[in-house]
Amino acid sequence: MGRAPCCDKANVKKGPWSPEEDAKLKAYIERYGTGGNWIALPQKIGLKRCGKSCRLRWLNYLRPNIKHGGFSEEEDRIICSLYISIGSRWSIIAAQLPGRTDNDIKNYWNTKLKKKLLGRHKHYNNNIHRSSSSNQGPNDHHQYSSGSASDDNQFSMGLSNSALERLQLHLQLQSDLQNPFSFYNNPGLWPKKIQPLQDKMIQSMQQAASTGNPNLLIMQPLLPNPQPAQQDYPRNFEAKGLEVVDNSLDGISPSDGSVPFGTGNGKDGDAQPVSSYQGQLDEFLNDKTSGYPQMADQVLDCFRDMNGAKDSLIWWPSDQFDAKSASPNSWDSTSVFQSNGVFQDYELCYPM
DNA sequence: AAATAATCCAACCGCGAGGCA
DNA sequence: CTGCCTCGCGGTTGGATTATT
Repeated sequence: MGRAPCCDKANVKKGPWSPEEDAKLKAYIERYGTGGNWIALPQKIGLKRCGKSCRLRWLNYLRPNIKHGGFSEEEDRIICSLYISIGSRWSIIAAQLPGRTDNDIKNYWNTKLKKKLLGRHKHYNNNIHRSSSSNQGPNDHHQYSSGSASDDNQFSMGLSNSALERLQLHLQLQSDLQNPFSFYNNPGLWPKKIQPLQDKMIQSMQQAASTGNPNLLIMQPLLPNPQPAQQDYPRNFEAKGLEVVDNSLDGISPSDGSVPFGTGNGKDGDAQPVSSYQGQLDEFLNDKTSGYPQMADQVLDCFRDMNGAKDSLIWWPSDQFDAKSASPNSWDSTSVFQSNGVFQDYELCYPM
């Protein structure tokens, strides 16, 4: 027994929107707003469309100040950084890029940015790229599904493809860290949100040192050479009292079907020690059949650094990162990563 | 020039969360 | 508390377009 459909599928039009439909929807919403009910909207307007379809069309195309294509280098950097930090939380990433929609960013990532980035480490990622593309067209699917099953299996040892991609990108960033102009080495590019946390970080380190309580320590999981607290890199840190937490790899899913990071009881907001994932990581990294010894070695180095901190490591879901409130789709005041690289309050100023 | 493959991207789908009666 | 309903999100699809052979 499935869920009840949101609309009468037989009587709704699907597929591309016509200019007339666009005009109707745009005119109505600009004049009356959505009325807080997308499902009822198409009937009011006289559109034979599903409410969800109307919502999507408005959010992705008709809404004012929407930008399409022409992603800048700065936007590329932000998307990459956030993807590595929080994974495929496209709505959160979109919230940092004014005028961009989650769908646009998702498509851009899947079709261009990912390839551009991973292409820099081609010898590591050929198979990952194939097996992980969530945006395969029909042709892509048919081509890769027939002959690459064993290749795919090499990467299905408990780590999701998304997580593997992010690990790869971490490797990339390690080399970027050597670059004095990189995002990670330039505090001026970091979110303003991070900066007020620095004091708390320092406090927590001091307190951890004075009390000997490792739970108060700030962890530095993936940097090969941990930076001083003030040079911390721009992940989504959140201060909970004196705890400073990170969600850097919360997209890694256990192979046994248990709950991934940050979703201990199915609800985001839980914090889980990373140590429960060490087994599968070891299994993956030690597997000699993977055919990717170089990658394994480098990844292992990363996680050796993590091991030292794992007992004091708390993973925090990115929802704590203003996920809901920052959604551009809510048309609320949001925090936006401006082109100068600093979080700023952002108001769409659109009357609804 | 035609056929085929690869890529792009708008739109759809299903699920989880949250509000409300 | 429960169930219904809507919203918002991320994953996926498939037609259109572009590139390659």
